[in-house]
Amino acid sequence: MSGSCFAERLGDLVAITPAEHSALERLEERERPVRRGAAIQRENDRVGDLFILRKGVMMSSMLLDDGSRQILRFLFPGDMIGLSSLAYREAPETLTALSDSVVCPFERAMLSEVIGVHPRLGALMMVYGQIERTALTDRLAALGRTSAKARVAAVLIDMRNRLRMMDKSIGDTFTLGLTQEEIGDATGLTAVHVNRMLRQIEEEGLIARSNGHVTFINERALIRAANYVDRYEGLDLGWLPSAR
Amino acid sequence: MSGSCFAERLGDLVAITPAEHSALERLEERERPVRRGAAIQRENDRVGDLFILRKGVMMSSMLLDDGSRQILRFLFPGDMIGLSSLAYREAPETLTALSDSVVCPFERAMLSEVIGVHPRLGALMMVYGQIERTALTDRLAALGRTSAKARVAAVLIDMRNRLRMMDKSIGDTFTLGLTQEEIGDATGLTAVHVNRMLRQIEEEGLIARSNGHVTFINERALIRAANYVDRYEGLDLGWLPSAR
DNA sequence: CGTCAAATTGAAAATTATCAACGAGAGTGG
DNA sequence: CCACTCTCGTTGATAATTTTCAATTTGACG
Repeated sequence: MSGSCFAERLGDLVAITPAEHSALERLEERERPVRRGAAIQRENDRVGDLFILRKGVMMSSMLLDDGSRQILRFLFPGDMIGLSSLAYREAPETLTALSDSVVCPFERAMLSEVIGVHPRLGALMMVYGQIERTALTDRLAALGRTSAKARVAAVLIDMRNRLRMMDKSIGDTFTLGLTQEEIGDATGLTAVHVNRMLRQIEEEGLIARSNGHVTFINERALIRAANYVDRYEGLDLGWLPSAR
Repeated sequence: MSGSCFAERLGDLVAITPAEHSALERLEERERPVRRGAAIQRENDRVGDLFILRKGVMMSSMLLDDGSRQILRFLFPGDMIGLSSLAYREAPETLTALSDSVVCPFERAMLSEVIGVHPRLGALMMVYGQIERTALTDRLAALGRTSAKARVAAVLIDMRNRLRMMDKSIGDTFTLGLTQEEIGDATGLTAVHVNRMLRQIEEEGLIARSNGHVTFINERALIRAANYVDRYEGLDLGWLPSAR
């Protein structure tokens, strides 16, 4: 074993030196499989390791006390997850596998070791944190100010784009891998209404569906309907100190 | 001038060495007043400096293309703001003063300098970032899964708690400093509905209102109505390397 | 074939938005 | 000091969106 998912992710942002790369590899020395449906961290449990997701799709969610669930974020290979362990004694969020997955657990102290030796990686992780933050604020604005249809469309686009990042062969057709209830928990809607919105989006000719697969028929219109902003253009990391 | 708002904030989390403290002070060497209503960063404008808010209350918001606005976060003294400049060429969010304020602008490169000399501060800023992130996810869950009344109540509680952090003399009565339209933009509601929810919360005996002041009459019930979770208990930074 | 989760549909109810109007208070210029 | 204007808060009536409830239907799988 030699690669580092997380280093690859950061490497998409800026050039990584071999020394930095091998420091990041230390975060992925251990591997742990997670079966579909299983949780590696549960809300209110004492926090433990952080993780790097190596394989599969997972989600981060919170339960409200009326029993409803809010999905905060879908997680893909190369994501560093469970970072809330850095600040809290008990986890504020649950981390669950949506498909059979593999995570690499590592201790919190390992992170400060890495930053201690390679401060530039600390700065880079702050950048990574801001990208994550902006994804959250986009979702916040979507929940607060866009229609049910737009929110459902946004989930479709976001899922396709992120799946494509890990598998370049994905084009306009992909496997969503979410139940309508899960889409509802991500968008703040009921499963019933998600169903109606999907149907409406389909009837308008923006997508086609067949047994779990979604095909974008009119991507431009879908993006418009979703109010979608692509944050992956427009990155600028020129201020980072150059690699040494 | 000698203090550092941001160092004070971090100092609430963990002990800061004098050397670290003076490094943080460099981030607050310049001061700039901002009048109520003025913006120090506008969505889609080329990003510039980062800021530390020294005085006043500000907000971070996004505009949607139908003209509606989502307030992402209220900002208080000691907050480091505009961090999205670390990752993007154009700002994803607007930063506006809600009251006459004072900010300390500093360059992005300054941040990597500080982290380079004091890696432990880099780790500490990641912790700070996770606290911010959790505040956002709590709001996300509130928008997605709680009633209008709960969301309005949550704004009241959050505002009171954060105002009290900068002014210990604040008890159950405080000046909200927000219009009902602003509360609506924060909660994803219309100003009209915010008005009705405030009235309802008042009629139920949870709060009292008089010209801009709010008084908590039954805080326990208000917290229950809001689904409020206090994240300031439960912090744990034991994993950080000790100060040297 | 039987079972179970997930998807689908219709009808009714609840929540929230929209529209339209009015009132109170703060500042402004004459 | 007095209109005048403007923003903000308030209220009622109505409309739109979304949820809830209650069945079915479909598809995967043992």
